[in-house]
Amino acid sequence: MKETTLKQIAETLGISITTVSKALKNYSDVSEKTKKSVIDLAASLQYTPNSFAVNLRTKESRTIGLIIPEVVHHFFSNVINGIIAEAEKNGYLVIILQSNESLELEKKQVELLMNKRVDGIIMSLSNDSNDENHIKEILKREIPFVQFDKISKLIKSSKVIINDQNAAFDATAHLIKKGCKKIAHIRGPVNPQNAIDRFLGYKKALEHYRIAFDYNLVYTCKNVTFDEGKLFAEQIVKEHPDVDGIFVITDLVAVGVLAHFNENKIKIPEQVKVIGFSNWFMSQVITPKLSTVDQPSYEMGVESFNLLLEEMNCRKDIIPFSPRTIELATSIIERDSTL
Amino acid sequence: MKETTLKQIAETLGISITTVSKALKNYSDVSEKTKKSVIDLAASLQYTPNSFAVNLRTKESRTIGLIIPEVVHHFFSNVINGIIAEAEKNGYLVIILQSNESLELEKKQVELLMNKRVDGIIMSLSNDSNDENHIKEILKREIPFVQFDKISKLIKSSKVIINDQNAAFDATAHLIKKGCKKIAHIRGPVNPQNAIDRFLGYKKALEHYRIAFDYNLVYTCKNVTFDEGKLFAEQIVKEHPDVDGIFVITDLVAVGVLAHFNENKIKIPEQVKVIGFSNWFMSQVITPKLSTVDQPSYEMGVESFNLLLEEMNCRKDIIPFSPRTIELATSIIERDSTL
DNA sequence: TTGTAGGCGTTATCAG
DNA sequence: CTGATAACGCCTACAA
Repeated sequence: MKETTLKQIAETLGISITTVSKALKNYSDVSEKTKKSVIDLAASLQYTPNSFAVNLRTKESRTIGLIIPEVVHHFFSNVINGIIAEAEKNGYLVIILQSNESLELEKKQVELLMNKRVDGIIMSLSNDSNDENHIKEILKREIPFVQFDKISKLIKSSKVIINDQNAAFDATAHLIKKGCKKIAHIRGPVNPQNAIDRFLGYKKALEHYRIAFDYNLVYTCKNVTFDEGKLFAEQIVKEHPDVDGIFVITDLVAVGVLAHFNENKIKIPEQVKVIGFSNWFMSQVITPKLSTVDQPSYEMGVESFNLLLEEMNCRKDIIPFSPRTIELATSIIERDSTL
Repeated sequence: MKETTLKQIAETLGISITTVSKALKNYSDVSEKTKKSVIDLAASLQYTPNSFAVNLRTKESRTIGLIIPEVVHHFFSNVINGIIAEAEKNGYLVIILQSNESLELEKKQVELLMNKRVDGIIMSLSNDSNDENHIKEILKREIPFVQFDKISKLIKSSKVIINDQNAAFDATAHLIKKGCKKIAHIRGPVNPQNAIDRFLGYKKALEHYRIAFDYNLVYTCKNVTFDEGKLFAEQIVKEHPDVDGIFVITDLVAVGVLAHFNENKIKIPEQVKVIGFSNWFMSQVITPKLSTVDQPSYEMGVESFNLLLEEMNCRKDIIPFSPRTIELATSIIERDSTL
C-alpha cells in the first residue's frame, strides 16, 4: 500500500498540487466546490501529509528531546510523565535518552538530539557533569533549552527547580523540632548542584538552631543506592552511636537506612529519627513509614515543557526570549520515622 | 548561526554538491585530494547532514515509537530502559507515548506515530484494549510492529512475552508446597491477556494439586493499585478467615495486602502467605520481604527492540519477514512472605 | 574523477 | 480563484 500524496490527489482530480494543498489547509482563496472535492478524496484515500517533507519545508519537527540520568527512578519517571503529557497536548512528541549518570554518554546524546534537529531539549544533568561545553553548544546553536532538577547554575537557560537549600533546611529543622540533638547527613555526590544545596541547607539549619556542625557526621554517597543507605547507617551507628537524627539525600537511600536499623533492632523513631527526600511512593509503604520532603515531580515536567514551548514559540516568531526560572514549592511530609 | 549545507561547502571549495556528498560518504570515485579538502572543511564548519532532508530522501527516520500503559511503573520503566539502550546502540531514537490504560488514547497515539512515519512501533496494550482495529491498521500499512507483555494473541506480529500461565502455576504451586490449603487469588482486570493467563495458571495449579477451585476466592482488580490490595485483603479476612495463602497479580497490589495485614497484626507468613508478581524493587525492601515472580523486564525491552530491528531490516531489503515470538524465562523468588 | 539533472513531498510566492 | 515555479537539502543514476 503506497502513501497518498498531494500529487496523486491533484492528478485524479485534474487540478494542480497547489490548489490541493490550499484546499486541505482551508485557505480562503479556494472555491467551496473544489475544496469539498479535495477534502472528500483526501479523506477516502486516508491522506496524511508526509511529515518528512513537512519537516524539511518548515524546518521544524514538532519533536523535542529529553535527557535524564535514569528512567527507572520514581522521580524521573514522574517528570517524564508530565513532560510527555503536556507535550502531546501541544502537538509535540518526545524522544527520551538516558545518560546513566555519565558525562560521556550525556555529551553523545546532546549531539544525537542536535543532529536529529529536535525543536528543543529538556535536560537534567548527570551526577558526573562537571563540564559544560556540550550545553554551551546547545545555546550556541540557539536550540531552545530547559534545565530541571539537576541544573548548572552557570548556564543561562530556563530552569525548573525546587529550592533545595530551603527544603533541606526545613527537613533538618523538622528533626530538630522533634528533639534531635545530634544529626547526621547522608549527602549526594559532590558535583550535582542539588546535593550541594541540600548539604548547605542542612548546615544552615544546624547553625540557625545553634547545633555545632561536625563534618564527621556527613557521609557522601557515590551512587545514591539502597545499599549505600544500609552501609552508612551501619557506619553511623558504629562511629557515632549517639546520633539521634539523620537527614538523607533521597528516599531510596533512606529506605536503606531504615532497613539496616530494622535488621538490627534499632528503634525508629525512638532511638533515631530519619527523614528522606522526594516522597517516593515506596516511602509511605515501608515500615516505619518514612517522613520526607515532597517534590512536585509531575508538575516539574509540565512546567519544563511549558517553558520550552514558550521559547520555541518566541524563536519561531523571532521574538527575543529571556530565560525564566520557575521554583516549585516543596513540603515536609511527616510520617512514622520522625514521630 | 546558520547550518552548514553541502551546497555551502561545494561553493566555498568551487566544486559540485555531488562531489562533496560523495567525498563525505567516502565513495571510491573521488580523488584523495578533493576528499581531504572536503572532509577538512566539513569538520571545521561542523557540518552535519540535515536529517529532515535525509529522512525525505531515504524514507526513514531512524526513530521508533513506543506506546506503554504507564511510565511510572517499575516494570515498564525497566522495559523502556532496555529499549532505548538497545535502540541507541543501533542508531535509533525512541519516541515514548503513554496510553494511561485508555483505549481511546492508545488509538490516537498509534495514529500520531504513523503520521510521524516512525520506522517501527513497539507496544504493550492498555488494560482497556478490547478492540484491535488500530493495531490492524499498523499491519496494513506494513509498519514493523512488536508487542510485548500485554499482547493481543489475535494479531500476527512479533511478540516478547513470558509464559504467564506457567509462571502463575509456579507461584501458586509454591504456596501449596509451603503448606497452604486455601489459596485466594487477587487477579488483574478482565481484558488483558496476562491477567487471564495468570488466573488460568492459578486455577491449573489448584487442580493439579487436587485443591478445589472456588470462584469466591478470586478477587478482581479494576485499577491494580496499592489501595485495592488493602481493600481485598480486608475482604478476604472477613469473608474467608481461613485463607492461608494469596497469589496476587502484581507486587504493587501485594504490597497493599501486606500493609493491611501488618496494620491488623495478621502474621505473615505464619497466618497467611503472600506471593506477588514482577519482582518490583520495593518487594525486597518492605517488611516482610515479599516473595514474587521475577520477570526480566530490561531484557524484554532489549528483545523487543531486536525483533523490531530484524523486521525493519527485512522490510528495507525487501526480504519477507515472518513474525517471531520470544518467550523469556521467569523464576520464583522466595522471600519472607512465604517462608 | 567530476558534474548534471531529477526527484523525495510539501509549502510559499507570485503571476495569470 | 487557480496554477506554475521555485525552494527546503540531500541522494544517486547517468553523463561527460
